[in-house]
Amino acid sequence: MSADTLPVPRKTPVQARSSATVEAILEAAAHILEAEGLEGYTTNAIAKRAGVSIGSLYQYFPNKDAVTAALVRSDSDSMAVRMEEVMATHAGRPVRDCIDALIDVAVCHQFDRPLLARLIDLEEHRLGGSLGMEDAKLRIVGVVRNLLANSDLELPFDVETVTQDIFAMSHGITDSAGMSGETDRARLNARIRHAILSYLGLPPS
Amino acid sequence: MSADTLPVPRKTPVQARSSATVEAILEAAAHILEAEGLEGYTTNAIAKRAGVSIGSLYQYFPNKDAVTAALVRSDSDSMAVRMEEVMATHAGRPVRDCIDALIDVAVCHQFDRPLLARLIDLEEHRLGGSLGMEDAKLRIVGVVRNLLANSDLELPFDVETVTQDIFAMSHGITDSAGMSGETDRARLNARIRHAILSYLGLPPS
DNA sequence: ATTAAATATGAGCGATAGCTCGCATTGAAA
DNA sequence: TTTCAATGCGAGCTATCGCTCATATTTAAT
Repeated sequence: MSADTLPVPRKTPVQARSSATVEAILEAAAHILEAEGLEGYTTNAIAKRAGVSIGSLYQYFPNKDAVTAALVRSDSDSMAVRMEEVMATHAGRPVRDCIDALIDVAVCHQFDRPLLARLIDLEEHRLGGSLGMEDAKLRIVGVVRNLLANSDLELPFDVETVTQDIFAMSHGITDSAGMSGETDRARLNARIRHAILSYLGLPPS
Repeated sequence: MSADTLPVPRKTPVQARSSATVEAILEAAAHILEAEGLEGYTTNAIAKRAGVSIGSLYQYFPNKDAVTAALVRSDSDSMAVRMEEVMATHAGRPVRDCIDALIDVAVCHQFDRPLLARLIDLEEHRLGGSLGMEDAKLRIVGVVRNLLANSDLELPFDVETVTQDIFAMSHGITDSAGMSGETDRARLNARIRHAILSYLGLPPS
């Protein structure tokens, strides 16, 4: 009932050490993807970096794509969690404040590891809809949609489109900046903020 | 004096048929990258699709990266040419008109082949500065920078940053739209137009 | 027609990737 | 302590990829 690429372990860990193994594998996968790119992203390298044998890796993941899928899922989940936290913290405050906070989360998430974010995104698309990570994505989009819908903004397009574009712009600018070696995060924040607030027709504070 | 990854053919074609071979190889490379992704992007596959033997491929390209580099270069060049043409055509007209025309070029270039554009971009970064395509990129950026500098707009940041962000936003939105199956190009155009004009502080027409 | 350079060919080599499988070790229940 | 499932191990199999090279064919100049 579940596709091979689903991040469902071949064996579900029941003891503590095996959970640690799975954690180590995902951590290693992220590190290698970031440090070596797709070129060095091999299952053997992942296992080595994780301090685990390849055999162990394949006891919990049916194939390489499953590792990647689990990585993507983990990444999306943490993003969703942080965004929901932020929205809970900022409940009742002005829209602009909420947007600022969300931008912080997004920038924080991508800026420190631009290559990782970029490659995760690529792999995410390559694996297509065969992932079980629609959850997280829907939660993330839902946060923004809620924020926009509950505001009295006059959106230039429908809520779905605006949400999508906001993420796309933010993504594009962050990628571009990260790739060209930008080191000033506050400045990057300002640029994204300007892009989004302008798009929404909000007067710059 | 030239790196291995330079799109400089190992042998420069002197007869007509060899030029055709090189053309066919680049065409095939683009097609495979688009249709199969990085997974199916192998030199053997490229040669097969081009109706050419691998031996022939390696007579004109020292290695696989050189093929990719040539592809990237060709892509950037055509983009630069079209943008310069557009600017020549629209000389003296209002800034907004020029921007509209440039957006058309960019969208046209990416929208029909989003996956190809995306992967070309990725490979471009992977190959880093070892490419001889700074030419084209500088020309493209130069067009926009000129347009902005010669206008009386009050830019939110310096010209370089604004130029970079405009491309990044356009890129991001197009990617996002293309990946989520958007088919309405006019609509995509409107979205990008809105994003850019807002960013520049130009009142929507 | 002759000849030499240009071009084309594709079997196959070396390297490496994903992945398997038989066996060793560890942990917890009895 | 015994026992067996859970977990860990890593040499090595198979497939494929980038690429070479000895050879064949085509073109253009004489």
